[in-house]
Amino acid sequence: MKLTEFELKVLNKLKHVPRGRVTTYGALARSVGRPGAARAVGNALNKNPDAPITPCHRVVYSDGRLGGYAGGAEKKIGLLKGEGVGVKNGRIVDFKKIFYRF
DNA sequence: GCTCTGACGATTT
DNA sequence: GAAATCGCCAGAG
Repeated sequence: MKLTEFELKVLNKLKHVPRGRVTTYGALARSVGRPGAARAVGNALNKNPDAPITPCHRVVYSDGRLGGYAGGAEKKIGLLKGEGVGVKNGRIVDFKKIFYRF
């Protein structure tokens, strides 16, 4: 699995996100030094070489909406709820409170 | 090197 | 508050 430096940095940063917390694509993009590259970040997560290791399910929209997931939206919701993250109508409950800032 | 695509984001109506 | 629009960056062909 060959990944670019950008993708590797994104995945690595994502691993630093603690359990029960969520982050956004934009914040993740900033953490790797590419503000505004939220889309590219999403593309990188989509490859998701190590699904269980990399908590890609903890990445959501800046609005607090879930966004997407390679394994399916339902799967993402289940994982989040399993960590204590409330999900209501495809939206994160208390998103601002559990938002992880790098 | 150009063009298209996509798990986004902020602005506007 | 919801929906539509435009702009954004990194890969793949």
